[in-house]
Amino acid sequence: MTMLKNPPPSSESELLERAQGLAGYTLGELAKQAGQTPPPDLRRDKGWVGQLLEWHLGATAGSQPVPDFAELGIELKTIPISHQGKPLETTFVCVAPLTGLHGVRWENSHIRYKLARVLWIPVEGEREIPLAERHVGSPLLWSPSADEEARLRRDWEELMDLIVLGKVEQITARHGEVLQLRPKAANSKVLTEAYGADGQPIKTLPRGFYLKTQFTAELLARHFML
DNA sequence: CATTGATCATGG
DNA sequence: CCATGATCAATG
Repeated sequence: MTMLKNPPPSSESELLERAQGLAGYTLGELAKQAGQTPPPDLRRDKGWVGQLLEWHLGATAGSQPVPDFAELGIELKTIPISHQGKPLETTFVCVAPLTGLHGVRWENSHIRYKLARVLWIPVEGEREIPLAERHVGSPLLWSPSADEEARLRRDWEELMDLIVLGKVEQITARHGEVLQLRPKAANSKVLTEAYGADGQPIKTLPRGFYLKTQFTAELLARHFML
């Protein structure tokens, strides 16, 4: 990408207005504006859509462990949706800590921080639609409601309890009502350290927290209702 | 057809 | 390896 990136928005309202300005455009149009060529599909470019919208919105790019809009404390998430407006995929939130868990509580958890304020941007995601022809939808600036946070917290605490007890390898994606713990790695050979059943260090797959589609569907639906 | 385990690219 | 951005694709 040789063109200059857009400047970061200086306020929440500016970010939201800029995001609303992207609604209705196709990814092909937005790619052209960014001086990019859309890949034929996302098989080898899974993060392409997210990075394209980051460029348009002036996100603080890079792989830093900070929100996309650090000054505003806002995280950007693109979400692939069906014709009916329902999410087609779970949403990755962050890597799950598997060691050094002393003193880690929901209140000071990385995941709570990441989900405190999220700019959701729905994008048509069905594979029948060529990537360049997929439309960007209306953005939603979201913070968890009291009920949503309570559900997230319950799942997080259940999962973290299992991790602390050395049962990480017994956790499946079925645990949790709204939050899942699943592998998050380049491949199944990547290993990281975790607690074993006897408190002994073991090597296991890195895991990430993901929001289930039913949960994100509710967020979007709540938005459509308003 | 939703779910779940596996995987792809990039930068530090 | 870990963080960022996620989707793929086999399976129940």
